[in-house]
Amino acid sequence: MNIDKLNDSQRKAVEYKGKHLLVLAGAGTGKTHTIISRAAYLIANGVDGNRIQILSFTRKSASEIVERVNSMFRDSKDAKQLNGSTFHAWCMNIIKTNPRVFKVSDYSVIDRDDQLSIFKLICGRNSKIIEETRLTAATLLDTYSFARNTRKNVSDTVRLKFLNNSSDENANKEIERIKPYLVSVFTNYEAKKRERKYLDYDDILDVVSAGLKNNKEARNYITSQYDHILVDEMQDTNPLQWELLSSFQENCCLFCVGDDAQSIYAFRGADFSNVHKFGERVLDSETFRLEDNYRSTQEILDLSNWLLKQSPLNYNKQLRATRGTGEMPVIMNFENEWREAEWVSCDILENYTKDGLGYEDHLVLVRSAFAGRAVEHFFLEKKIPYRVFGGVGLMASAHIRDVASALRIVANIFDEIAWMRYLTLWSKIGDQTASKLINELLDLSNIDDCIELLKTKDLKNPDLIKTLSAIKYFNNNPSEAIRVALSVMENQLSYIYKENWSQKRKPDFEILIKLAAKHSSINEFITEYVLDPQLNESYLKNDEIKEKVTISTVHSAKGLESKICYVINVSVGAFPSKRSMDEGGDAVEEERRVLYVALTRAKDELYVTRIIDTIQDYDLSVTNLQKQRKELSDIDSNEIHVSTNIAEYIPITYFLNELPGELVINQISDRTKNALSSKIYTGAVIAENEFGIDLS
DNA sequence: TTGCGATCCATTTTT
DNA sequence: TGGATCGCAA
Repeated sequence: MNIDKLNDSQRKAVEYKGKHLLVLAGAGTGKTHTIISRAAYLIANGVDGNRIQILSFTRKSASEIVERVNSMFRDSKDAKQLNGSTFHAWCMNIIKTNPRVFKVSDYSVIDRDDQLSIFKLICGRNSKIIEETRLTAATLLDTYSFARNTRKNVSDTVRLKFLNNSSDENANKEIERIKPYLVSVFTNYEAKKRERKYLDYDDILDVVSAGLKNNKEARNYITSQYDHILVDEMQDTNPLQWELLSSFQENCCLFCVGDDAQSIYAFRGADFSNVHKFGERVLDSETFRLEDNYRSTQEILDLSNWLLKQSPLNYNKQLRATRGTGEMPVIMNFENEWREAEWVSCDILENYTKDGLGYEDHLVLVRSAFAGRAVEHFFLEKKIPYRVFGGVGLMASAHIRDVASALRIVANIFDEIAWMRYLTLWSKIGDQTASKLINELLDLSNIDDCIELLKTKDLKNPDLIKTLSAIKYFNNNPSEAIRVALSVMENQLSYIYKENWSQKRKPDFEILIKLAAKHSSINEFITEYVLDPQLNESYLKNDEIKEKVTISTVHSAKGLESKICYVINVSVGAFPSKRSMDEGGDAVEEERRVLYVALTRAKDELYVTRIIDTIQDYDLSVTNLQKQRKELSDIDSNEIHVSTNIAEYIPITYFLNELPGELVINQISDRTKNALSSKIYTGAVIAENEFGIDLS
């Protein structure tokens, strides 16, 4: 193995001989390289590949790590056995391989959409209370999941999420008021899950974690199957994941890599005290730091460092560029998102034709998946090839879920959500009819009985039954099952999606069929795609065309890097978002880290674009302060979330306020100048005597 | 009860 | 922009 490419601190970590290690690695300091080298080092020193488990946040990064380790050992079988997966996929695997410990191996995994359907069903019955508390099913679901991931009880969760963590009398009263409702919804939800044999994402971790914690024998048996657990993106782990990991402390060496400044998943319970408290919580552990940045030029890091330094939190981070200096980061100002997107696409095209850069050297980062649409529009128009990371994946699209629902029924006939979706898909069957049918169906014990029952009903469309019985024969060949289901359902689907069935939707199934071919049972395939709806499509499309610009949400961009990077819509009200300002300090700080992650993706050139309302906003220092005062008074007048600790954070209403001019080049085009100045009429005013009825 | 059309609505981030 | 929800006709 070649570890010459490691610097001293990296090498120290890679060759660590003690038990547990935390590596605090700033952006671009070779975090992934270190974890890959660690795995390779262990294997080269005789550790069995299958006794090493790499855990990461997305499957994309997990499989990339495994691949790169493999490529270092062309002919070693040890490396081939290396395990790499997400926490969820790993736990699912533990559940499946130890059915006698966990007793849930025949359950169906449900994703957020399915959870939401159940919550809606439960809330539907007492929607009046929803009006009083203004809690939607989606909010309730998020609250539930947050509580489970953070291991908090309902009261504390409500206090934290809705009451700014205040414990005064008003807050306590409010908790007393809404808690019974939450408790009843959550109880219903958990009962429903048990009844229908569902596991949601949180269950997967919880079941394993609780099993290991409470059953010493099982813990010993399972944890002794591994020698080393390598955790990537440690700052994104939540208390539940920590609980799970801590069960492995005794028998395994933990090697955790993370960066607190890149923690951007607090909204789903990530807690960077998993990083901060590592030393005190884990006996027999050490902490190393990596601070040399290999990715970016110093100018890009100066801007990133500056951003972090404005925070009231002390990240104690100052990245140093080993590459030296380069181009200054540029701030581009535009009058609206279309001009902004147009400029990005023109700039990329120019680089491509003039400077000989490839499309793949460009990365466009957006705050929300939604925000990329203007850019996509111009890419299509200018025929710039691109791929999108983040947001709603293929697997979440309606037509795929339709066909998947048929497969899910055959895999688990108690899957009420799947029945509901599948039955109502057909004409003349709505919620009412479907509910009645489902009531009867759920009493049956196998798919054949279900089909028989459906045959006795006077259903308008025989394809409904045909599809199910066709799939049944391909239980062990998911790919064929999809093909056959599609052919029977196509009439109905093309009717439902008449506008874009054959051009847009139908081709998606080719991908699905290809994906399914890797699996040997329907159930296995379903579980797989529920656990990872994103990656699969991306790696299939990946090798189709390498020459592509990447559009990504910042959250999906961890680990990505690019020569040229556009961070778009870094505007007032977007960074931080209004929403996070309402929520308070922690949310605002998380937004800051989101921007930090975005800025540190750039290797050579960084363009921060933003939309401004008036020509004055173009100025970096002065007018934004005025703007900030205005925002501040707006917040005060809303006064929904008045609390003491929010006050000290309020002055941070726009991250680029008071950005020192020497850190960036601030640019505006004449076109934008004109567009903005024409917004405000500064000419002569019509006098009163110039209009009115002619009295003569 | 279903299905269509119109209107309104809001719009983070993801395993 | 399109997604979800509401109201009305068949």
